[in-house]
Amino acid sequence: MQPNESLHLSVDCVLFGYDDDGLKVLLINQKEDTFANAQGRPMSQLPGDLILIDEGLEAAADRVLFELTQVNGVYLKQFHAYGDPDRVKDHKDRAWLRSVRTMPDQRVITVGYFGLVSLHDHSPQPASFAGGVSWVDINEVGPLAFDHNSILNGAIEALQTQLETHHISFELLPKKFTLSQLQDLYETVLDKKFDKRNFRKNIKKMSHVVPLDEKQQGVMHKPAQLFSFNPDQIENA
Amino acid sequence: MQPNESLHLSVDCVLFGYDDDGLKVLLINQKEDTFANAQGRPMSQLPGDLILIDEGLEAAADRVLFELTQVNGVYLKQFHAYGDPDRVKDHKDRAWLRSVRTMPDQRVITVGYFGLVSLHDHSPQPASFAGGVSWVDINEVGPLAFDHNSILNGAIEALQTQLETHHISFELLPKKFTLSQLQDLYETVLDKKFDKRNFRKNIKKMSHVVPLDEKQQGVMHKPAQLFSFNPDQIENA
DNA sequence: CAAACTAAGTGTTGAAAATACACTTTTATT
DNA sequence: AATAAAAGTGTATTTTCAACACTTAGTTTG
Repeated sequence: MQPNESLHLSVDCVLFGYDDDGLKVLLINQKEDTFANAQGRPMSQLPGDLILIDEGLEAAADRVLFELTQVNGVYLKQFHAYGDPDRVKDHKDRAWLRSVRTMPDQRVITVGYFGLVSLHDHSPQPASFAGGVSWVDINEVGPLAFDHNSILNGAIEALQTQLETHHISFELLPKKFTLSQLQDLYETVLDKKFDKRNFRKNIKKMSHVVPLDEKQQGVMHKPAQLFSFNPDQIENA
Repeated sequence: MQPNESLHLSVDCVLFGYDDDGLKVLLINQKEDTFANAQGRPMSQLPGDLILIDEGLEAAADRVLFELTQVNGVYLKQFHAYGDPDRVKDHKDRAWLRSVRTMPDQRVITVGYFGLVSLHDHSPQPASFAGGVSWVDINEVGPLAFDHNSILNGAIEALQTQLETHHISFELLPKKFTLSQLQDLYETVLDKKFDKRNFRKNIKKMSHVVPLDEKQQGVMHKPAQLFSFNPDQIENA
């Protein structure tokens, strides 16, 4: 029973964003000049960093996401811890680690958090030391640093499960939305089609989806009725 | 972005066991004489310990469970990480920690694993340095050390979800079982009643539950047909 | 201002799944 | 032979799910 000296813990955040164009994930790019004298190439990765010594896990996730992307006030939910001893030891990741960590060879266990936002409500900005921040379509994510591809897959599964069981879609749409937008969201996240009439029947059973006295404007077809979640919090024209 | 020096990581195992008498959880007792010169009192806790520096999380869970209870070969599934900075700082837990840890004041984050066994298939034995090991009825668990009561609750929820979605009951019964035993297991774990005929109809749909050419013996009523899971692996009289 | 375009919106029917419910059978015991 | 105790079994009803096509409201174009 020896102490595990010098073992590190991080959080990684998988932030999903949705707009008419599909489901995106927020990635950061490792800074180019970090690699000036190294043999590595900059890669994309999930926003994540070590936790502070007296900080809770949720607090760390909130802080790290904010520090790296300026995104704030998002509800993040833990979904899995990743602890393969070699998860940060891959050759491709060493150069970058050496540049940003005081102890680049230490083992790092990470706890994954995922969150949901409407793309319109947040404008991520890179941290000063980061190379860039971008929303990447979920189907166009290339190879990521470390084991971040499998973390991302774990997050997608968690998102799908939660959408089906807890109907957490309200984080992913603007305050006022049409039922077609809601259906499109479900179809995108769960990757399957729904029948329009049956879908609407089901939505009508959900008491937290309420119709507004307002219609869509500026579209060249019959304007749709607007809906919102949780009437109390929305100011109703 | 400072390194989180001297932060520790542990695993805690919630092992569920089932017999005719109900659902149990495996707890260990802190050793009495550990408290000889201290002001603490021995408490029960989940089997858990620090992970080794180059050990995977699953491997650590397997090892820790075996070292503390001699229980081996159980499939353990991760369900949640607990990282409150104060989770091991409670007064009641300090005396014990001082006695078993070289660095008793360090923060410890823990990853919870749960598993399932048939009570008949395992005979836990305490480790030399532990005070005892026992199966405790899930409804009679008293106050545990640290935050182990909330870890246990998290595990129960995970168990219920998994039983409903993945039908993992086969870990919890002897190799040959009756449908009444299976129903009782579902009722115990999910804490609700099922109709006998409807329950049996549903079981018949599950291809991994197969009838044996064998009946219950020595009961003073109509003997029940025995069933088993996964025909391939069971030698069929 | 009429015609054409576009997505919104709306009900019914049949199939499948879930629920509710009570008596007969088999063995061990006395 | 009678009794006790849990095993085992079928049907009718309700509820849920799945499939399916036309009309409506507003915008644009000629």
